Amino acid sequence: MIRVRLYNTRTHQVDNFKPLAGNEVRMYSCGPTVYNHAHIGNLSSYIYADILRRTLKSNGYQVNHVMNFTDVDDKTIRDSHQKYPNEDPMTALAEFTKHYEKVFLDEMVQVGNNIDDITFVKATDNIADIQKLVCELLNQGVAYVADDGVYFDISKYRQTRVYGQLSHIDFDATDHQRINNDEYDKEHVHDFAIWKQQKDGEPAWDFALPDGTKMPGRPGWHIECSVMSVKNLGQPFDIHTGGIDLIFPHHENEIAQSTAGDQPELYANFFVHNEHLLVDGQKMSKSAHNFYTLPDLTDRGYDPLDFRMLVLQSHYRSATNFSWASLDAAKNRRHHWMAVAELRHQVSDNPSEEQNNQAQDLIEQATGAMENDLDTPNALKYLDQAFDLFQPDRADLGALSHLVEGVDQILGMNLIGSTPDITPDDYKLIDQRQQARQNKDWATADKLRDQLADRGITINDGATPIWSRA
RNA sequence: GGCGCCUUGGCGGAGCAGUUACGCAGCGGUCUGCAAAACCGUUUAGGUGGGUGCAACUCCCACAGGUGCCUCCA
Repeated sequence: MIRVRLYNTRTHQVDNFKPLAGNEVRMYSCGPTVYNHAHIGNLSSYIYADILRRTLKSNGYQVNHVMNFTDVDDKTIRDSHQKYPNEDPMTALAEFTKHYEKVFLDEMVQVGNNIDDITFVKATDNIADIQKLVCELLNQGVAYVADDGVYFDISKYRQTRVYGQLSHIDFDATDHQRINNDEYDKEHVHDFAIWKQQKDGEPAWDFALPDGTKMPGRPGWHIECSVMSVKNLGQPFDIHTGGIDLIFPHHENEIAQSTAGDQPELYANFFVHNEHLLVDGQKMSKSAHNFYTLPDLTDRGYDPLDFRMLVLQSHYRSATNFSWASLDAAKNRRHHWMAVAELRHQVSDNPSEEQNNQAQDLIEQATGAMENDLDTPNALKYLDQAFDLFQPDRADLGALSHLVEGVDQILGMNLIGSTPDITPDDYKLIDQRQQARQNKDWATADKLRDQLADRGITINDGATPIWSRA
């Protein structure tokens, strides 16, 4: 049953997906560095990872999804010291990152990602295993000790393996001028730190090199992911996800670390990378100060799920420009879906085999679109059509419920959660307003309409009034 | 300098060599005490120049513009 097709950065084409072993899909996503709010570009990456997992699950696979927190690096150290200048560095780091882990998980939930289906792991919980791999790489001669740390030796690695498989980097043609090498004590420009020796005031873990030399310090960035993915998923595993910017050097380096020496040749079978969310046509980045966070959006009255809709409106492999106008479009589309979903609380059932079949058909087409390299724009099209089937006077409520559940399952739009029934009190106001209207007491009717609006409820007058939150 | 990607209507955004994408906005209408919503209908496309096809938005080439990675980065 091979139905899922995915663009694989390893092969540079859309491939049929099949788990390496049995029915289980082992998937690793590069998670956030927890030193601040994620920006909405970061979040979009995790939304795509979430719908990939949903698609695999709805296709009948069991998915073991692991995501890491990078909770020790230059920025977390710098900012934790700033926040807790009087704490010892290790305590400051732990306190500081704990806070932003919580912020991150909270925002993940807000944008509709199912964190219960993800196993989260932290770099600082895996120091011993990281040190073990550092030692193995040293013992096998593909790493070397320098004054400020341990480095991976790419030229050694290249004697037996290919470096740069994903990015198809022409190693020898790369312009070395661009890289200022003075700062580090590495032998070749592409070599990268796998262990960084402690500097003054930095948190550090004890570490003895294979020859017994003490080198307290902390792990390099790339090696965390190598260790945490393989430790939790085995090697090779099925899918590695991340933003397109991680292809080089992060993922190339992960591959190198995990396939060096006598390790297996294959690290991860599929690499799935998402394109960036842009602002004014340019990459959103913290250094360029052109990013938005989720609170920036909610402060303006948008629901985090409006943002999810915006993300889903474009394919994960095309760069999307973020703008308030397109967020409005996404919001309106979502509100339309909500208004239809809300019919299930307030109209009488009109069983219809035809409607049932049509809805089922469209749900299957949407699922099919998702299985075709996560074609969310087309999936949304089919779901739009499905919602258009239902009108107040002709709604098969079973079919409608099925659709609403399907949307939540496939896209994680949390339609059920965001469209509960209104309260008996609300209904009473609606009845009173109907009464007033029948008496042509427009002043009272309008006042009641305002009261309902204050509760976030809009009344659509027709033969029978239909309420909605849109 | 090296390796890539993109260019569709007012905005966002797909597929496809010949038949309506879709959403949002706009416009017209139905409904309505009014408003909104909902519903029905509808206008605006495919960077430029070549080429191959009976036929190109869709394939090929060139050019222009934009943009990403090559350094931490989703």
